[in-house]
Amino acid sequence: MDDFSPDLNEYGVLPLLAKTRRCADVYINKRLQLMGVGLTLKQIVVLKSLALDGPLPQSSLAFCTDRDKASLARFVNTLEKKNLLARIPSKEDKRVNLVHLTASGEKVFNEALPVFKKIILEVQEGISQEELNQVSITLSKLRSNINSLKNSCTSN
Amino acid sequence: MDDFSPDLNEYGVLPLLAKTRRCADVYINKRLQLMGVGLTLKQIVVLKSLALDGPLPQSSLAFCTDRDKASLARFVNTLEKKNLLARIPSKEDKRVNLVHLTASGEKVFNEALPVFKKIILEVQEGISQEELNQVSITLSKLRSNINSLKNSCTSN
DNA sequence: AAGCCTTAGTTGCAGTTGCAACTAATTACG
DNA sequence: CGTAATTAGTTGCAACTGCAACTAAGGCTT
Repeated sequence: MDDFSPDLNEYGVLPLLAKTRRCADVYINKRLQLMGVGLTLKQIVVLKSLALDGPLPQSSLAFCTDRDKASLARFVNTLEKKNLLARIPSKEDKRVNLVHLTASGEKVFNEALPVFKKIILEVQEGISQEELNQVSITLSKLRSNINSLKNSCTSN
Repeated sequence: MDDFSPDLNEYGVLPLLAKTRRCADVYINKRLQLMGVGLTLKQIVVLKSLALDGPLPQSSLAFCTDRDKASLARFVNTLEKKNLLARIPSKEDKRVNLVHLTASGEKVFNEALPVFKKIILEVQEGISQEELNQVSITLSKLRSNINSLKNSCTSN
């Protein structure tokens, strides 16, 4: 059974993108669970942002993961219930919640990290750094195109 | 506001993949709706498969879109309610439903197609065919890696 | 032919998503 | 100043997703 013609010229890369992402997402989450990591791919990505860039407002997290603010708020809820992160009301701006890693969150993240990296290496086996960089560049262009188009729509 | 470091070496392309896909998905669906096309990106992709490769069993559709069979069944339900496609029980194998486009489905799809292609061109503006092909190749490698890993897991 | 294993599809379920509508706080402008 | 517009976050809602459990049908081994 094969792929039913990628047909890049006509339909673009988006179908393949969706397919690959779904495939990778399901596999990696299953694998993480199997290895005893109590985090999903998405959770790891967000925890990473928080670990690297300190406490961040929810709006920043929503922006940098391209996710609806409502969705992100609920995402934070579930990790908050697990005591992996917490909201601190900002003193400069009373509307803002600064999201930060708890001690427990940091611990869980640091334990998850090597396992996660190992899985990523497996999955990207045989794909050169060059290729990965190229994909990264092209996808960024795509995103940047879409964001310009979005803005030009709303401003009309 | 920027991107919080892509960090390809450590975390792989998957986070960017997810982000880009979500971004593209939302934008394109919004745009399709705005242009009066009564179909979403995913729906167009499935209708395309059916238009090109004739009636297909649900299992094939699930496989070629890397989607759970349950999810696909319900997906077919909604398009069936809209009279865009229909299930015909296969005569060779009584378990199988062959999914095929209805006349109305074909019509809607053919009307949607030029609009969709136009949107794709906009979104991929400034990205060379070369680059798109490269992305396609790399993502296919990824998927193929994952599928091998999946199989080697279940066989253990 | 009988029993076991696999495969196609459906249904219940819990979790996640985006959108719209809302509140509260902040900023811009007259 | 004070009113209008913007921004951060929450909640209700409908839609979608994958998983597990199930039924029905087909294939395989003996």
